[in-house]
Amino acid sequence: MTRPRIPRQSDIARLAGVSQATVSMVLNDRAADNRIPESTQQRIREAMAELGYVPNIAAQSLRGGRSGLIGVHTFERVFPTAPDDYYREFLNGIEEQAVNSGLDLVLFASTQKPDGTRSIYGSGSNRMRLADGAIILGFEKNDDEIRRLSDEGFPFVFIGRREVAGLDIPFVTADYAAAMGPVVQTLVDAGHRNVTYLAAPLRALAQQERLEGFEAAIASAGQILSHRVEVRPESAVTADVDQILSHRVEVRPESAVTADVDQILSHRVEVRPESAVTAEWVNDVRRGGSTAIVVETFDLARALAAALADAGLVAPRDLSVISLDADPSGGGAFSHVRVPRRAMGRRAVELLLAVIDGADAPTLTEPVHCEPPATDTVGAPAPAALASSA
Amino acid sequence: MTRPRIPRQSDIARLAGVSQATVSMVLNDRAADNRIPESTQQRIREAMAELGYVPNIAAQSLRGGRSGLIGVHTFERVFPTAPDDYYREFLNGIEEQAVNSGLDLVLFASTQKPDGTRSIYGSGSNRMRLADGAIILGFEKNDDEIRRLSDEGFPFVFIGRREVAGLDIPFVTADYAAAMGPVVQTLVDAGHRNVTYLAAPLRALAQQERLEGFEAAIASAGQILSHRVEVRPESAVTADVDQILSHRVEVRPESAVTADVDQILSHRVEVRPESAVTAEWVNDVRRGGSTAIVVETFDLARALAAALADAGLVAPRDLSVISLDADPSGGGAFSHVRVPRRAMGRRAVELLLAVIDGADAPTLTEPVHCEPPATDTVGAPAPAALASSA
DNA sequence: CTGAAAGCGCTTACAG
DNA sequence: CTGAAAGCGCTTACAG
Repeated sequence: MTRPRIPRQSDIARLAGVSQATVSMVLNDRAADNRIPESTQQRIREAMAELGYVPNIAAQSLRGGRSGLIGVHTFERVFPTAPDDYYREFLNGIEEQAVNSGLDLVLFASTQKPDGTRSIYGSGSNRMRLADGAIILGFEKNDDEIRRLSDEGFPFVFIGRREVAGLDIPFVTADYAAAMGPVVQTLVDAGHRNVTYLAAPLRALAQQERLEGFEAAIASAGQILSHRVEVRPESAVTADVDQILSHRVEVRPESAVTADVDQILSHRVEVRPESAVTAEWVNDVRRGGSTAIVVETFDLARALAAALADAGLVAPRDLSVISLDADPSGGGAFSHVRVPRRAMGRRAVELLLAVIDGADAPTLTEPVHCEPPATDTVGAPAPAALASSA
Repeated sequence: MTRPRIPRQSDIARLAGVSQATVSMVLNDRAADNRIPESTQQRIREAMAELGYVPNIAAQSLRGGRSGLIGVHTFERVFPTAPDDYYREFLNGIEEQAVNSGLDLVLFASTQKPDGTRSIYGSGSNRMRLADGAIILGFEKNDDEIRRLSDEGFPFVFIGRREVAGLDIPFVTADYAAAMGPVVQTLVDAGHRNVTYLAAPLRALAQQERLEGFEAAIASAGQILSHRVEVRPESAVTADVDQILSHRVEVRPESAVTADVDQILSHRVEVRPESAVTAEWVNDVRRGGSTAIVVETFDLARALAAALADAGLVAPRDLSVISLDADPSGGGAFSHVRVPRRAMGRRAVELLLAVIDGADAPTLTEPVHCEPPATDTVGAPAPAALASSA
């Protein structure tokens, strides 16, 4: 089967008896500007239909500059292997907004290096420039690459707060700090005065925001509250993260613990292994006087749910729990704050489009609102946790 | 911040003191053919690195070269909203192989029309031509668009068997028919003689293959087996699907049912509403003499698991069950055949690459092997199902 | 009102 | 061994 040649503007022009440029005008609705008579336009449109004309995108974007392609770059796989992937909802939102804006998405798979990590310049050249701009996701720190990208003037935005010294990086983030207000208020209103904050190892600035927001909320709640901060490290912790971590440890030193109970605010940072969210740990928390747990991530929440079950405890009867993130599976055992990932994905596309159009990016960075938690697993403080579960 | 101009080949040429054409040669590994001395090549490569040169894809593909872009087109959303999405594993495989081949992926979101459906030509132009070729996924029948794509000579492959009259469409499929052998053998070996095949509404040719493979396997098992085929329609059933359905009904008419039990092979097609996989239905199946159920899809399997629980039944104690598809969540209540979606995704990229290179596509179409089921939920036939559960 | 022409950045014969 | 030139299909001033 010989491949029939694809019609181009000049074919239409010939058929309609006009010049190729005129065809282009009609096609781009510039006909009015150039006062092309309706009858001519009609003839051209008929010719287009007859020949099944379709513009050649490559030519259009070569000529016009824009490719209509938005890049998506992650420093990890784009398509999640696990069904409960963290990125999924972001990508949903990105796709949604891309559809709205008539844009296509390029997933940069070619940027993956042999060792499995992804690097923008690893292959020597920045394939990203193929797109009009890019949305970057992921925890990995790649300051050098980000800086270079920025130096090149390539438009990009981050999902998740990103800070690189000397650069104004546009990013989309959720208003984590503000979301902590209702969380704390909910607990305080229910009568809790001693709350444990169970945190994942620090990988992202958002986590710091949450924790600081939590602490600020407690302070402004003006209640006599004591809370412990549990940080659960993973083997994935990098040197950079450790710095953040030790910074936090410094701010809230272990020595502050003793005076704990009677202070208005006190903190405690514990570093424990991943498997440390156990029935025993939960019992320890209760024995320590906490009547509620605020759990940072959905996977920690899962571990906590299992630990509660193991300990024969039920929320909120024995312990109130609020998760700061919904379980992507749609289930999730606890009342939770909803991080608006979908909306963040959509916003990232909008922001990127603005950046591409030369907008002053950082002024557009406004956090997306988080929905406050339901109160299903928040109740009155359980009477003093007496027994061990052994 | 003024955006620095993006370097092009002529910039490199100037810096390296050669002509722009020479840069192009080196870039495309045509240097050897043209006996460009290594020293010159070196100089050019250094200049490219210094300027951070990246080819302009639009220009390359306008010129007729490759863009290194593989399109992915679905007639539905690409990024699944539900965590247990059917496409996910295909996409995993596609991404995996794209990485291996140093290709990037374009997700055609711009093809979505206002009504939410996606159409290649709906927006007037075939944006797909931006990519070197495309992988198409999805159930939707779009014969006209497929035909047009083919007429244009655009390279594409399908995941899932696709047949359009007069066209040789390359597709990747799993060897469903062959997979049915072990399924039937497993059941027969365990002593089952009466099996119900619970099918989803027919949307894809693969389903037909499975069912026919199942029947062929039963025939060749040479056992006295009777089985019923249950077809569960959804509201999504289209006119086309109905045709397939009624075809099947015709082949296995209701009237063949009565002589059922003593015949070597008999069939029964039942059309029932979606919610029909209930405890009551399971009991009916057992009362009807079936000691095993072969369930076609993971969502039907979920419904069946719930129905069994409702009926207070346990597999394989009361009923043996084999699912013909693994649950994407990774769980799944029953022994199942593993449809090798990941491998199919990988294969699709390989096949597409071959098609782009002008290979004779259909000869490459060889089904991917399915892993046989485990036997956890297959046991000896339960003693005659006596009581109802009411 | 319409057409001729330049040029987007590349690749590929072709001519030296 | 290297360069000049054509041309991929388009858009956009610009000149009539």
